[in-house]
Amino acid sequence: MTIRKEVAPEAVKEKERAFQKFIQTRGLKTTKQRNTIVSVFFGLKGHVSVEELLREVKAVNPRIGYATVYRTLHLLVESSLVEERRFGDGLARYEGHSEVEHHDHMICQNCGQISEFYNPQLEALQEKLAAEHDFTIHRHRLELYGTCADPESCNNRKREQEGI
Amino acid sequence: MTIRKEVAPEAVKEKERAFQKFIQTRGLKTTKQRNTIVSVFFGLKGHVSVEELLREVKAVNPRIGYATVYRTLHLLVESSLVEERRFGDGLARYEGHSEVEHHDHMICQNCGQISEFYNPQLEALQEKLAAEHDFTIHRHRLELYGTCADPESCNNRKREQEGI
DNA sequence: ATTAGTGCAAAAGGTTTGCAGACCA
DNA sequence: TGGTCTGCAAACCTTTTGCACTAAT
Repeated sequence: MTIRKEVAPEAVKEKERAFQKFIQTRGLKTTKQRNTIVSVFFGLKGHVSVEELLREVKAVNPRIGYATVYRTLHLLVESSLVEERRFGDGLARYEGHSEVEHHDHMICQNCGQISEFYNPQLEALQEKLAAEHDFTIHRHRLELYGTCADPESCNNRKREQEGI
Repeated sequence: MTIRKEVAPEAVKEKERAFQKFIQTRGLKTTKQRNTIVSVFFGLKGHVSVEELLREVKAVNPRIGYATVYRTLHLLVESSLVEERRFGDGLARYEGHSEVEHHDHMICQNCGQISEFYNPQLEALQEKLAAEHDFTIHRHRLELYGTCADPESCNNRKREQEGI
């Protein structure tokens, strides 16, 4: 069932308010479904797939369907409250901005764990390289694929995943 | 029509031979279709989408269809002669190994140009960061999205693209 | 002769869209 | 009330697959 509500309620409330603001600015309407989806989304941690989100949303209101979840996610992305990511499994994942504004990802190909990291040197080096190629960076994406160095905890996570 | 045959014929021949070898090692069969697809593919430069490849292949033999192109591309990937990449537009692109073994990409969001670069410092830094996170890198992917610094040539390319 | 490969069309999997009815401003 | 939003199902797009037929070993 993988319910992972580990996010502080105040943080969720703040995101909800920000989304509300966006909705108003755009002249859109507040609806129960959007509220549900947004609050469930921000209550989840990490890199949420549409399927995961829908499952959790349906736990609150089973009548909400794919279409509304997709549509609301697009709004969240447009509002810049959420980023869409694709890690090569052909499936979009959505990530509410975390404490750290920008970050990169390490993806374990054994247990599936996704960790985030940020390194200023790395960013600086990229800027330098871009400049050398007469290029202006708007955004970038760095993903390291590999395996956790500690096989034990990694395999534990893997088993846990498979046991879902 | 974007026919971009700029690859030296000897280089293409070499790739064809390498693929032939792979086919034999695997106990697979040589076919006209595979030969056509492989030789057309390696004659194209850059990051080729399936659609582009199919178009060029059909120019040689119109009876070859999607399925065979996809199947042959999978073989090429398995043979390590080709890498599959996805740049977030939901479309797979295939890249024959160029001179430089590993490299990263800069993608211009205006003209669509994809340039490649490689920097050892960047690679080293990634290893260092991975080590700090108890992580072993198998492969990585770095993509810089932005715009060409020279607007003129960039816009020229853009117009060219749209004129297809 | 055997076994693998091809071409077609149908299926799959993720995502988007058209439309009638429901709901918010 | 009027226009937006929802839910459903159908459409879409890229990729894969089943199957009868063709071709390579």
